[in-house]
Amino acid sequence: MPEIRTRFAPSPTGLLHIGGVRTALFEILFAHHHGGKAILRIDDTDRTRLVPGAIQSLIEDLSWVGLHFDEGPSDEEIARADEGYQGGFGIGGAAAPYVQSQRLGRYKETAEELIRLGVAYRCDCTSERLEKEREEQTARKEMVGYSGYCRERNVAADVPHVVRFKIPADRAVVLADAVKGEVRWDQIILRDPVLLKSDNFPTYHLATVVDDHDMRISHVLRADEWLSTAPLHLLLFEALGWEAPVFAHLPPVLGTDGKKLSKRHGATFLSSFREAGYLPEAILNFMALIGWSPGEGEQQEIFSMEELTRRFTLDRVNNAGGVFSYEKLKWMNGMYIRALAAEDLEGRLRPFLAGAGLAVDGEKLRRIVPHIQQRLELLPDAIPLVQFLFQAKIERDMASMLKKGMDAAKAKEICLRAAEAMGAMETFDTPSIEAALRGMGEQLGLQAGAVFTVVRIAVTGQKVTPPLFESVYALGQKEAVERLRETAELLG
RNA sequence: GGCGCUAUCGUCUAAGGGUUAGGACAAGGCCCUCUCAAGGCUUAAAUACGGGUUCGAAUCCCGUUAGCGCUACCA
Repeated sequence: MPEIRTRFAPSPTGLLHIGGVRTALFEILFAHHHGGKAILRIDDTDRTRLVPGAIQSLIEDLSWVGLHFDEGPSDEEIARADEGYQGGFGIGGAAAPYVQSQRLGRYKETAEELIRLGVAYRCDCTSERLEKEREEQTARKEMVGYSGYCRERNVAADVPHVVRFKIPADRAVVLADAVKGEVRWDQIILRDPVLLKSDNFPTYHLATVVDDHDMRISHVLRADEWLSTAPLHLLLFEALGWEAPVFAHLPPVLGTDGKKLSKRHGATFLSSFREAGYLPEAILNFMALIGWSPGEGEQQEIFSMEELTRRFTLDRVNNAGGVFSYEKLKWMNGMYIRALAAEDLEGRLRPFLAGAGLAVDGEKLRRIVPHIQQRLELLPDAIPLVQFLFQAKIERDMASMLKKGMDAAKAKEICLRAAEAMGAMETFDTPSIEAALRGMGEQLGLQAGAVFTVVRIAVTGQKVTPPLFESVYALGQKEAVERLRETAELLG
């Protein structure tokens, strides 16, 4: 059996979209499930939309999220295509180059071949002429598209021109799509599409067919939106005498309004999810479940990449589009955060804490992390929970302290006594703190909860915090006593 | 307009002719509890509509409706 080879071919026109992440994920899962290879190809054929630095950010994002390809552009190729490239993400492979702007010769010669075969022709129609044609067609309520004016004109090779494919009339095309099943077109409605642009760059249609053939791609997994142009690609493979790969058109990832997920639905760039404090593992797990499911009554939701790879098959890919739910992603992110080793979580938290301007003390952080772990959905959720540890001065929510029958005099007494008890401790640890605080409640004839609330706000400033005894312990004996005394003074 | 794709709780989905239509997120309730969480238990919530085929349809077929995609020298 020939090797299973898939490819992900993003355009460097901006940041990596979360929908692209899903496509790339499926490419990798499918290839690796079958012991094959996933290839990364850079589709930079649109010179007008090219964004400098986009390749760099694309592969950086891919790498961050944990999507690793078996073949792809080398450092040299990327550097040639993207001036700002810093290096370090090159992959390489036998089918190099993997950057389409570096494969121009192949597209050009294939276009010539197509002309020789009589299925393509040169066209020198100006954009004005095309524009006028379109206007007239619209006015006559006809189908809009190129009339085929240059089909028989034998436009010379030495004038500026494009190369167009001659769409055959009355040709039925059948696609055996691995996801959609058999899709049939009784006639192809496309109107002589451009294959090679006047700047000598190919359009997607030509480039993808040439490269998928050259790179021996066995399965093309791509977004649903390509389904309409699949007949063109099939015809191209046929005309060239090449065997077409298996196509699998993936259901779209939608926003809440049922339209393709875009900016107005919220964050859509992978980098925004990274900045918002999502974990790569959670993102991958979640994206796998939009448009794919393990089936067979499976009730598990959390899957590692290994499990996904083992279980992923195309026949479990759904036909219908799926709405991207930020809520569920958040829940899943929380699940992943809770499953992290404490040291791991510490490391992931640091950039966010530093970003919030907190001067993090490693020891304090180490003490508190296990206690905030089940309180986080997103990494930055930690900031309000731990900030009291790293601030020299805290603001106290006195209004919340003096609620429910608690008055200033009583609160002051609690603070004084607590300060005394804390200060007197020989071993300052969580059980001792708890014992002291609980004992105090009894002595004063107060509910433990009432005492805790006063101490909580006195020590942390906030009414919502990690568990009290652990928080006091994490802060340290000296600072805890100081903060209790400070509060007592504040209370008159 | 044309061509194509799609249709199960609000959302992601399971059920591949026979199930009380299952699970998860979100929502509500209860338990646990030092705040907030986490966790456990629990409630509500769906086969778009109409025809067939069949002893029997969420499931197969046809139609309707609705949504989406494509219809560029963009991908």
